[in-house]
Amino acid sequence: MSNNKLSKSEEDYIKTIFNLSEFGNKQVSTNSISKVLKIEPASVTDMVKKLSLKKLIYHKNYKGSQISKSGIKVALQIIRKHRLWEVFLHEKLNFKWDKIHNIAEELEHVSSNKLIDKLDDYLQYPKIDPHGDPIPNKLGVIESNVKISLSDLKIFESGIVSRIIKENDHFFKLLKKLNIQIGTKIKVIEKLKFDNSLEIIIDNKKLLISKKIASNIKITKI
Amino acid sequence: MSNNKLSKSEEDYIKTIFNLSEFGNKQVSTNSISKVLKIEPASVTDMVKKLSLKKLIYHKNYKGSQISKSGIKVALQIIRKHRLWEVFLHEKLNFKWDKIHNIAEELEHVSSNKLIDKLDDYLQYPKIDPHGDPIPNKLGVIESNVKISLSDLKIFESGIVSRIIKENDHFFKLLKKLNIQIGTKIKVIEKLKFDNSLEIIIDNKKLLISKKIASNIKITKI
DNA sequence: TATTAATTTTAGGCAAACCTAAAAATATAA
DNA sequence: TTATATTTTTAGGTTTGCCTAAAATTAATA
Repeated sequence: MSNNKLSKSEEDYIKTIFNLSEFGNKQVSTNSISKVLKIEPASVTDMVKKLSLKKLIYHKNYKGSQISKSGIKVALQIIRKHRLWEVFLHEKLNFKWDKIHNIAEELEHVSSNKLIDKLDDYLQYPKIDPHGDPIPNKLGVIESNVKISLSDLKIFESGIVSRIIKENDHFFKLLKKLNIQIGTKIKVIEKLKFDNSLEIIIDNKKLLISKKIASNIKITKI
Repeated sequence: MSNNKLSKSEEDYIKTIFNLSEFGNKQVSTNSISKVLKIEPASVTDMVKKLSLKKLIYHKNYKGSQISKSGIKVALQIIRKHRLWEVFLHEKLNFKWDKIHNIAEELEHVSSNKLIDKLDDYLQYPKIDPHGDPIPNKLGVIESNVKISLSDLKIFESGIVSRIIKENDHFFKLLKKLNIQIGTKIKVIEKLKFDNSLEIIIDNKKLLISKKIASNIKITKI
């Protein structure tokens, strides 16, 4: 229902508010938006009022902001663009996964829907981006049971083990020792800069596993 | 030598001034810029003064603008981006050639140089874009002897016939009749909307040839 | 609960990039 | 060459998206 094209700034705000809101359920404080976007709270208030007039969010003075249905719709399309461009940068242009975010941040504001649909087609409708985040489809729907590598989980994210890639006895024995099997719930609490090892929690016990181990375990995000 | 990143607007002005200047040789009037960009002359004056301060152009009141060395450098990089994106849109995403311009117009302002170099590599260093326009390389150098189809020449452009694609007697006879051979100078003066036929001039004589004939003749732009 | 601290908003300003209207300079035509 | 037309610039104004400083509100703590 939103008639006019949004500015780059407006899009950035909407995306940020959506990301902070946990799928639209939570109130988002002016300060938190300010911190993410590195824009002073007073300016955030201005914009939040503007977005409220456009019905993309609900805002009451001193009470924070909540994203609306149409706001979510807009946010999902921006996120879709961002993540599709990330796939392109990573898979086609061979950018390292840690270099793609900033470039995608610019590309996501290119407006043509035709472009993004053709890109989607060209990339063969990927379901997740190189960081393991799911890509909303044309309609904004995020497929929920997407499997990703445990190594692609981000800090403080959790998942259920759904598949073991490497199929050899050595690896199976190792997993048994670690108490990891299909259905096990795993939470990542740290990623070591040193060698990308993951610190994870299983049954309230912390343990450390190498990147290689983690990348051979597929999980479903929860 | 230019320290700061240019805004989208500044880039649009520089590109326009470059395009109107015939490779930096001609003075460009405020009005002509105004017409291309569809921005009022008064606003053009503002921007022209600003670009002049940044030494991207030379401007004297009431005397028009001339693009500087560094301005040309900037312009060529923008044009490089534009045309590389056009190749991508056409070749990889299968956009029709007449749909790509507007999208490339947005993409050309994405700032990462790394991005454009990787794109260039991915596209295997194309020399011309889908419209037949040459693509400057990383250093801004335009390879001069690029061969394109006669059908890709634009109105009022000229070229020298350098190759005949279709090699059969029928076609050779036709060309002989039309006085076209390797080395012949041809100028395009009209492209018919009706069936894309080209009106061309050879030896001061006007004649009409079909799109199909034209696309089987390669020329070197002059 | 009263005071202090933190958050959020209001008020007033600024720069970028546009605008209109009017003045100045240049070009064209009588 | 003078009058008229066109081009360009100046002057002043607007909108967008940001800023700082101060006021208002809400939250935390003594």
